[in-house]
Amino acid sequence: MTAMQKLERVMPIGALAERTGVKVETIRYYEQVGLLPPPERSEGNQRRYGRRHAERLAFIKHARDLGFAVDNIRTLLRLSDTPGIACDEAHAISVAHLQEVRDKIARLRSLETELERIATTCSGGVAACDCAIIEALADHRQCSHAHH
Amino acid sequence: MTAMQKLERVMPIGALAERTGVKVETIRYYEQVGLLPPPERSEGNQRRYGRRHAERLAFIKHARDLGFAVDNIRTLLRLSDTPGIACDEAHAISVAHLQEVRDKIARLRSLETELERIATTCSGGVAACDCAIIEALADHRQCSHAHH
DNA sequence: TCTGAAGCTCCAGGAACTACAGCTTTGGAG
DNA sequence: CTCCAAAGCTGTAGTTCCTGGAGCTTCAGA
Repeated sequence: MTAMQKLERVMPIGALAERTGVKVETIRYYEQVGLLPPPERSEGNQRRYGRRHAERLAFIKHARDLGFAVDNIRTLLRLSDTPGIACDEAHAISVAHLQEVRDKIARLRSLETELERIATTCSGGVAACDCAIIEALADHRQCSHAHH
Repeated sequence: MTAMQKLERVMPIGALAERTGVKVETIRYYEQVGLLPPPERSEGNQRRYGRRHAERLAFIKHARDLGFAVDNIRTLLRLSDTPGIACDEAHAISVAHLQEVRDKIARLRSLETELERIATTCSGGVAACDCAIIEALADHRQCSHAHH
């Protein structure tokens, strides 16, 4: 049993990268900016990661995939380290981020409309148009003013 | 008439900024990266812009507002300088960009779903949850796998 | 023991600005 | 005409989140 616990397999950075889908350089970057704690080193100064590091990195990756900013992830990690009181703040961060995402979607949708209009004005045919797309860009008055 | 043409009013960078809604620093940046041609200078070496510059900058701003990359704008500007053959390439750029925007919307929508789920799991109440949000981030298996 | 892959540090770049420091020019008021 | 604050100038560094390279060292398997 004591031996078992000692057996917690340890891995170099490349293995961690492969396992989590985070690039080697990015892992080192996360360490540098304080998202991932510095791991033990081998005699030859190479990083050696254990299961706790893998879990933490998975958390980070998941949050990044969801679009959380690194700074917010730092906070979420701190919260996850201090169980109990975490909830409120984590909830606030998530809700704020959800709102950001929704705003971004709204903005992109209005761009989509505008681009659709511009891109289809001139179907990319021959010289005739001269060129509706470029004219649309040159003259904002043609817009439906969806974008600022 | 000759006098009239000479009267084309000329303005310093601040006026151009105000008129177009592009910040002073950004205008200088656009010059530096070759989007906006270097204007005449006053005796004291200050930039003096005319109507052509204002128009070109409006074009750039409009395209940026629509999310076109600076590199594509460079191309669009070149096309707008060589009338006639412009259409095909401009159309291609617009269509590609429209596709990018649509992809981005799709990705954000799947994030929105996931975040909604995560953010509402724990309503931010008291300590009871311990904390659903953080657990959701720690454990990807809870996801509906909409995101990679 | 040897060798090639993987690891190390440090630094530059990229996209599109933004901001500062430390100076000079401008243009209107007095 | 003189003053002075506001606006302009150049050059550099910072922002966010990585990514890639140079030039070196270590590791692990044959």
